[in-house]
Amino acid sequence: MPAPLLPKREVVDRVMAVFRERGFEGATLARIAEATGLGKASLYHYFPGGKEDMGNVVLDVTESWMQEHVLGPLGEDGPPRQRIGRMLKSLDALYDGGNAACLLGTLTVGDSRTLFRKRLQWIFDAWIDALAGALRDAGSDRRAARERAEDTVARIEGALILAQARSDTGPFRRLLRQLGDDLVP
Amino acid sequence: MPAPLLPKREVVDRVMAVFRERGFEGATLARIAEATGLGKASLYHYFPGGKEDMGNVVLDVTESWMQEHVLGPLGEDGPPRQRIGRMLKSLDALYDGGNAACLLGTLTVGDSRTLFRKRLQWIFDAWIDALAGALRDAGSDRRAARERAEDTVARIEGALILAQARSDTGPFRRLLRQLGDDLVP
DNA sequence: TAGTTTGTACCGAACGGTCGGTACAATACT
DNA sequence: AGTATTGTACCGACCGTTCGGTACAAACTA
Repeated sequence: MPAPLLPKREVVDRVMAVFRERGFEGATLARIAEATGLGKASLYHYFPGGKEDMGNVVLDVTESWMQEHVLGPLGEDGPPRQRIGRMLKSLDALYDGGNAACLLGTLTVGDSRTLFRKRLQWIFDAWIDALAGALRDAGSDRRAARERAEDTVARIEGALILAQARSDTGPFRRLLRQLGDDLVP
Repeated sequence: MPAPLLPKREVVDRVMAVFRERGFEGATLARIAEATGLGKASLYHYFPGGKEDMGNVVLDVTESWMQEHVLGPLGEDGPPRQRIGRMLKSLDALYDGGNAACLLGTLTVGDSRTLFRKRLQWIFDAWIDALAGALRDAGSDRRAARERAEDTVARIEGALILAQARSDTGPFRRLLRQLGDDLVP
């Protein structure tokens, strides 16, 4: 059997890139085919369930990325400040310093919101829960920790929206820089 | 000339509602026709330039809404606290307490971002500028005022994304409630 | 070891359907 | 009557998807 031109992981990454910059509905198979170098028909080998399948696989990758770079570090033992710092550094890389859109954000607009509702909710909830846990370890009471966690995730998502809309990554980069001190003084 | 079944203003509102909840690409002419109760031909009577025209008219309405409820109040004389409070109250109504998505946010994902890039940028910039002005009047120095304005807009947009993704308007409502005190203590 | 089979990777072409958009005759109002 | 408004039929382009294959390397057979 022939070796694939691209390992599946690479194909998934390219599909994800298209979703992130065009949204789910804007990511047509023609564009995905172009981005991956595969024919439209070949995409059905990698993703037998079609476009929805692509969305789910991309969300799989996102979930495990979150597990490794966000939920994991936040849940460890050790100084909360350092755990949060690790999360922030990973987010900076993931979003390319604010140049890349958030996949979760793009999926929450349009029909894809209803299509992936459960999974989006789960990922955001897990993120907020983990962050709230670290803030509680840093001394916040339960309620304040949760509120600050929600607010922090909102600020990050909003800064990414703003970066896209205004072609200005400044607010996002500043936010990541300040968040360490802000959250755990 | 016969009175139109719906005044144009009402048609525009309904088109805007579809854009807000389905995104620009997800807002198909069929759905817009259904939402307005008009046939496709009639839509081209109201919007001779087609879908892009609809987007621009909806952005016209958004701009004048911003002028009346955000830029105007923020630019007035009077206590900054009160000016900001007025903006927050209007935003709460516009976004239906967090239940409705942000039009600007949905337009920044997908092809509509490039299509309306200039106008989106202008609206966000104007919003941030006006808010920074009020914060300066409240005593912040130039730099801090601008940074807090950017962060505030990001928090609002992010809270709306979160509300959509998690079906939870809590963080948005709390944000609006707290923002008055946070910004002008 | 030569030949056959099998299974994966891939693709061109075409499917039915829907997209945004147009032409035009009928309708409804002044 | 004359004109603003609208329903219907239609268009080409593109949508996501499927079909019928080809290329090729590993596995199996003789």
